[in-house]
Amino acid sequence: MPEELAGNEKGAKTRPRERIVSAACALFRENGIRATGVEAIAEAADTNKMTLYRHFGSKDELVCESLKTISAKAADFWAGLERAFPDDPQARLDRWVEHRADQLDHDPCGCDLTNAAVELKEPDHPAYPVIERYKADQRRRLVGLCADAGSREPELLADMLTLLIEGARVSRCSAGPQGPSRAFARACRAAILSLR
Amino acid sequence: MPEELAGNEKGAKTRPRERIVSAACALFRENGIRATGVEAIAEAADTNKMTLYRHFGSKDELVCESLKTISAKAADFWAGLERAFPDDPQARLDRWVEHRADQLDHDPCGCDLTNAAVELKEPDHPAYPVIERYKADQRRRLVGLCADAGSREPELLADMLTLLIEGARVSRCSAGPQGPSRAFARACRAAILSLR
DNA sequence: TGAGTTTGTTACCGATCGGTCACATCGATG
DNA sequence: CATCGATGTGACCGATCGGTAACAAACTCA
Repeated sequence: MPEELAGNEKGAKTRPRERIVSAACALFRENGIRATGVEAIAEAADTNKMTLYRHFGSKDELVCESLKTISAKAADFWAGLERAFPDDPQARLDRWVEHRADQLDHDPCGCDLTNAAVELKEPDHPAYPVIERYKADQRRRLVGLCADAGSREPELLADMLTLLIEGARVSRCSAGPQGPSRAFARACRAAILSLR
Repeated sequence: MPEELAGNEKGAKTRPRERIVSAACALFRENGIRATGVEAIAEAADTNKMTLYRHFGSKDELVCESLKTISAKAADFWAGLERAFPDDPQARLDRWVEHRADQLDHDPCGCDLTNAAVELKEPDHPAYPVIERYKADQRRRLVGLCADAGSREPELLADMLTLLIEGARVSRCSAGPQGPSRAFARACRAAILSLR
């Protein structure tokens, strides 16, 4: 009977690969990508560097995989939104604002994809396509939602909301939780009203 | 006659300390803080590591000094704004938007202070007070400008404009120049109108 | 000119980084 | 039981990092 996996942090019931990705996501978010060593990731995943490199050819590859995993979770949110208010796009838009405001309160680190783009300045880093695809996807979905909600300028409204949430999340990092990010929800409501 | 400083990159007419700070600003902006080594900074400043460490006790100290220098330049912008339209706060606010939009077009890297806050996750890093002071100062000045321009809710408008510019600059990094950042100026005008 | 300060040069330190090696161990499946 | 693929272990590599020691050269200013 395997007693060594009784109550360890990462729950050794999953396979190493999944544990590595989830540990990488957490450490990248908390400490940044460059500041997180592969050794620390392996250790947090309750495995070792060799196993990490058997699954991922390089740290950059693991970075990409982590960002893809996070992207996938965002897709889940949109699916849940559609399921919660199948025929009320207005409510979906309100819920989007509410969810983003909650996220702002509970996650002090901002958007992992955005942070990765800020931190990884090499223009040919393999993470960039992942980031750009994610941002384009979020934009496309939000434009669709704004259109469904009956906005008179869905693209502009979606971009305004995007700028507000991106600004709020990053401003929370630089100006603190009492800074301009507190105006996020009110700003969204004003934007939605002005482009109804 | 000192012929060796004919046309070298950094213009060796200034003192090493100033050259080091300006080289550090440039390299931090282009490659990020953690990705920039002190050796590279010294070389770009046309000097050496030893001289760098005679002026700055550590890399972190140099980071702080660089961020302070950049903060000072922002103060110059506000002074120039006041000087250009001494008795027309409306025009000053319009000019603020215009200047920020220009900045968005010409500087692909976003705000150095914001980027530093995103990259430096250690909560006790000496750069944080510098960043927070800068952000608080910008906010205070913008609230004042919005109030002078006659907004009915100057704090809210200032925060909205802050979220829009922070979002636009960071979104330019992650979603590219064709992304939501293109809506920045229109979003600002809409915000200003809705809180006139 | 001379003294004192500021720079330049070079080599070096310990630590850490991403990444690889050979080899032992485990777990499932036949 | 035997086999084989997946995993664990620990040592190791070259490169780079932030930071320092020691000494030579240059500049400043009386």
